[in-house]
Amino acid sequence: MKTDNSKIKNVFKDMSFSPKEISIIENVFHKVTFKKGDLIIKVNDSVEYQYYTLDGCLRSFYTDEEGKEHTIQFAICDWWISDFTAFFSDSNAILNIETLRDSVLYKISKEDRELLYKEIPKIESFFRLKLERAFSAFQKRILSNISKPASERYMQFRKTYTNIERCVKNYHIASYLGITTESLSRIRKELASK
Amino acid sequence: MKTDNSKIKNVFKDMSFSPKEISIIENVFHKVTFKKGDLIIKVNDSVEYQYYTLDGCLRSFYTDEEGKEHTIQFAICDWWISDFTAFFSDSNAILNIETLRDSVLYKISKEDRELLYKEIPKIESFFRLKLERAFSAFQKRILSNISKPASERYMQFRKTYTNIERCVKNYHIASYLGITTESLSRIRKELASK
DNA sequence: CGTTGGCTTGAGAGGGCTCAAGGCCAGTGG
DNA sequence: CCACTGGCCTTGAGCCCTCTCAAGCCAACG
Repeated sequence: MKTDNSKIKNVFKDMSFSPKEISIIENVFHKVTFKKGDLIIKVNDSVEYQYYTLDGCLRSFYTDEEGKEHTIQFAICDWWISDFTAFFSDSNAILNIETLRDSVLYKISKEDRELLYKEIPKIESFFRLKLERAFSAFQKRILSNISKPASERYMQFRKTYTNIERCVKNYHIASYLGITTESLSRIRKELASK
Repeated sequence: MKTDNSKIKNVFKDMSFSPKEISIIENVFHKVTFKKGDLIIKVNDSVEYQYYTLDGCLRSFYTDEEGKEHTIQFAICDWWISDFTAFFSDSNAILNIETLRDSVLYKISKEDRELLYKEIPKIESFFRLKLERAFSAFQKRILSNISKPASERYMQFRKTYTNIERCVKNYHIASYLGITTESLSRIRKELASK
């Protein structure tokens, strides 16, 4: 069974592959589609896959003891998403991942990723680079969480993630920045008045 | 020129190597010692190395526009430290790294790490695993930054990093948690009264 | 045209900040 | 052996940012 993988080359867009390699890749990436509002990973699920976003918008979030949601990550076109902590450590999901609009994803399983590493070693470097960048991005976020007021974090978010801002609700952004929707609303009002 | 690498096996402590592999490893790890208070990486340096802590205590920190320091990471025995953002992306350091006590480290250069990957492939998996764990730890820290009050973050820090707490000053911990020394002091008082 | 979801606004409370002062060592030199 | 010093931690007072809780607004939609 073969899914339509016509856009599979987007996943590794700066890399070139032999026909044989492409067929290997096509065999491990599977296209999946979701409706807006679907939970593609739920807390406590085992996490078999990581997902590449071909189209749509998603978020991963943590729900705390009081039922409040805290957004870890957004994903739009060309971003990867999963509960990576669970995915990496073979433990159960601590995050939920929901689609914020109808979305088309490629999924690849942990085992198939290892297989890819063996068959096409440069793909291991590719994923390592992705991880290194994600690590740096997280560090930057920690830094701004502990050193900058909410208004600056919001401005930085707008600048850095303009495309994402267009797809998501303000309360999603608030839960990403670690503030309430009310506070975000007041910050926006303040910024607009300048 | 050969440094004393008698404890090199600690670095990869659950792995086993052939004599030939050990000699490869010994050739790329170099022991370096620092006095308390030394800056082993300074802002704007090019970052050639990552460091394995054999003994001692270090911290990496960011200094903001107002001159305030924000601790990103501590390192004691068996931890790795560097300005990884700079190290990974071949850019200049945005962090300082200082020794909080006399310290003995192994350093390995970026090039030598690549070389190791080629010669001993399982070491690439080893470093990938380290990076995955560090990524998860950062995610956890982001989560607690945006969802928990300082007192809880402090308690969590004490529980998780008991060994580190013993080596560092309270104002280092405060700068790691993202609060002032005064606030930390009050939190400690509060906790002690229970 | 009422309901619902998302955003805004207001009032009051609280956690953490700033600034300023004081206390407690450990180390050092007379 | 003691006074002094500097580094570190604590305490206090006042303020500000963000939170909570509550209400109101508006556009979309069945």
